[in-house]
Amino acid sequence: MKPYEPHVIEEKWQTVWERNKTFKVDEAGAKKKYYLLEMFPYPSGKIHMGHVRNYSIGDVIARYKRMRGYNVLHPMGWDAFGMPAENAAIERNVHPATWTYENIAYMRTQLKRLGFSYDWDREIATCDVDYYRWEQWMFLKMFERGLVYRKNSPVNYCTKCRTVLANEQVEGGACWRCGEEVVQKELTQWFFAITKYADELYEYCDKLPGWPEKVLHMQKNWIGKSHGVEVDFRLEDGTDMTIFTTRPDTLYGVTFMVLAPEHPLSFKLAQGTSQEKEVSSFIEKVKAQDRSFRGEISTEKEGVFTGRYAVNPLNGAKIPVYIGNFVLMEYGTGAIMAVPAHDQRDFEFAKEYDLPVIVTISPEGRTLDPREMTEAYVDDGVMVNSEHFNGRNNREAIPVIIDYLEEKGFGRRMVNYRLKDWGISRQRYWGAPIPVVYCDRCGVVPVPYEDLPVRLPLDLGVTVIGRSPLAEYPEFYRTTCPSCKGDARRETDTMDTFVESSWYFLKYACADYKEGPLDRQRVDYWMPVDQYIGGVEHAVLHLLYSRFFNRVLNGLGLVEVKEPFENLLTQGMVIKDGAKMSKSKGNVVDPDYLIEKYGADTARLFCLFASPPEKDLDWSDQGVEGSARFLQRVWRLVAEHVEKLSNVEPVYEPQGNDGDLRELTHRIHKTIKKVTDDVERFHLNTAIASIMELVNAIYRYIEKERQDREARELLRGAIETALVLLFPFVPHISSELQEMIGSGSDAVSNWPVYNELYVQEDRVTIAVQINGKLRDTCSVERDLEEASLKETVFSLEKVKKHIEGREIRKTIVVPNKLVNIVCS
RNA sequence: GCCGGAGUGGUGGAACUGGCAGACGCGCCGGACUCAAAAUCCGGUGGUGCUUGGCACUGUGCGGGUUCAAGCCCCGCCUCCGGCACCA
Repeated sequence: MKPYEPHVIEEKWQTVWERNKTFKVDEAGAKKKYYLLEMFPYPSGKIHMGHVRNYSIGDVIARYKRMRGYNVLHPMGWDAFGMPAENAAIERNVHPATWTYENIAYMRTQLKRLGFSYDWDREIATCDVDYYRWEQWMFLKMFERGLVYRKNSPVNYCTKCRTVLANEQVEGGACWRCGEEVVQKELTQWFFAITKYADELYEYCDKLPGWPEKVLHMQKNWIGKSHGVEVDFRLEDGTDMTIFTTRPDTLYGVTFMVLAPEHPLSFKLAQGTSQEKEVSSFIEKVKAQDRSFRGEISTEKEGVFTGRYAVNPLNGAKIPVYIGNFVLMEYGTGAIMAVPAHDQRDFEFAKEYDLPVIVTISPEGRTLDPREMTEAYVDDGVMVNSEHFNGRNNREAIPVIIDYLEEKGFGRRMVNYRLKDWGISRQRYWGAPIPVVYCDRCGVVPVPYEDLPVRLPLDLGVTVIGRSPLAEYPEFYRTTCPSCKGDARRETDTMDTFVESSWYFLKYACADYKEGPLDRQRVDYWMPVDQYIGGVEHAVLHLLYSRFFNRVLNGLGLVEVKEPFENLLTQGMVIKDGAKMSKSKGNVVDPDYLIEKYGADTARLFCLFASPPEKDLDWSDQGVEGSARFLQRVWRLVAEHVEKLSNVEPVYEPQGNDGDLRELTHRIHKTIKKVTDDVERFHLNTAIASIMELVNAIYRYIEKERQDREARELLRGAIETALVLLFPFVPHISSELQEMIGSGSDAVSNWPVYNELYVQEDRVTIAVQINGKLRDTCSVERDLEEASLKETVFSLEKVKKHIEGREIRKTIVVPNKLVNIVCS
């Protein structure tokens, strides 16, 4: 028997695919398109098991869809800008570009060794000037449309990475990349106006049925849409103080107002009152506090009276105005109405400063006494102390009250979002330069389109820590103003690398296009991405940014679709010894080692078989052994019986009534159906399990040592079926064995079809229950009519024994499945 | 605190729409082959009890409920994971 040598056959088939350009696609032809995309990797040096898993899942789907006759776009590229390149430069004195391209070269060979079916002709690296030049073009277009702007504001800053982070890139007060605590810094930065799309991004969550609920929830949560009303409270001097509330049903319970310390009115109000000094020192104190400290829910509520009063527009009540540390300037109007009876924060503040509590919502069946309340009553109830709204259910009253406010001109409906604009400036070198020039005379001047690209200079040594190296490099920043031709300075910050990943999926559609940012025709042919696969960690990062960016590009007429990703699969992490694989935990399994020891097919098979894609995968060395053993078993199945198979044609639907043949035939068709259904819904682990069952059945069949031609023909049919079904999972061994028995494998359009006639078994096993308890089973012919079935069941010895002397109340029959006898 | 998701053998995980719980794999036990071992092949494997080639009871985080029938549906909890969190 020819031995199974994974490395030999894997290299062989990879060469065949490469030479034949098997996976190259174009936009011609009548086949239906299918765009399958996996999140592209950062070229960190080597791929890790998470990549192997992600790309193995994707490759199964890509190969499967190809076999089903689709024109499949399955591209790969590199998210190539980013900080590790700079760190490597500083640590090892290699240029970020050198480091990056060397990593790409190595990782490309790794991916090729795993046999993934990419169209390598469409490979892109985002650090190529031919890529980022168009990103700069898009930036300028956005600038023209007011979708990118510059402002001075407190921003998140990671002291370890020495750069700014967007809100989405801060996780629990720490940097998403390095885990260092994030501090606040006042800086002038460029922002993308993602909030202009907040509503669309929120509402379209409901139009993405192909996304996991979890991710949609996270996005909605992040955008944080809340419906409410802006109400104008008038100050004594006649100026309006506008607040936002979602609870206008509690307006009659307002007993004080609170401004954020940063609110423009805060200091102004106190000016000239006896409170002036106290107010200014309070504001100074809060400003000095760390923002993350202020954001702590446990931080005690503190405030100070401004000495001024406002008037409740509904009932004319005179209400003191405070400044408080718990009010955020960034949300709503930076001012709130406080209803201590029905809001816990307001309640705590009122207790601290001895402010009155007025109940306006009464729970069913009891009366609230403000003097005895120990916490706010935040649930629903009946309105009281609310003039003509009394007696109404508070929830139902909300729209009525809002109508009333609008009618009287006291306020207006308003929707508020938690989402903030996306800060994209990074004080780093290895990124796409922001195409802007600062001129003392003309101010901020965008680089003219004809001057693009603004090239990232590659001839400087990256050694500087703390500032962007570009800011230390006059050859880059010294320039002339495009407008007045005088001396000017370039922007030295680069763009957040999440900008590159926000449109790379569009570039794949027309990777070789040079005349403009995107070839609309080809982009519209391929978009949207039919299936996107990646880690859930990007639920509110990359996936939200990409939805936003795609919308911007849609607005610029570069792409037809509004949503880039039709279906999303978020695969779980690879876990070992109860923790995510990481260098610091020392529990990393190196894909190179795995391929070396077992081959690519085993590595792929284990990743796919050990758990369903969405779940975390628990690493198990023994599990890997098991996968290798199965492939050996498949190999032997064919290699040991080559002679027996080579001189017969495969048969899938044998004639006649031979029991052995009928059983195997049933198995073949059942397996095709099961694997097809399972792959369609990404149950790849159970798809593999059922192929294993087929292989086991073939072994049992072989043991019968049938030598007749019919039996051999069916054996060949069964083996070919198993091999073809295995192809998307383990393509190398499948191709080799198919070739060995002389059946052609073109990797395209040859997914097997099943015949429903053979999917059903001739005889079925009926579960026999008495009062719901399983007492016996019996085998009957399929679709046996109910009367005969009952007759058979009641004649069973065990049934007779159990029902003896008991009264039969009814008998439930589920055809081909079960009979349940209900008796006393 | 709010919003999601998940709890099944020794273990990774199956069970599509309420219909034989534990497919498939790993591990373990027994057997075959072998001088022996490895590899391979075959058989067994949720728990408890018994009059032990069989039979009974029990069993999907806990407590109730609906149903002829519940891992799956409903109500009330517990635990773990994830997201948001002074967002008005």
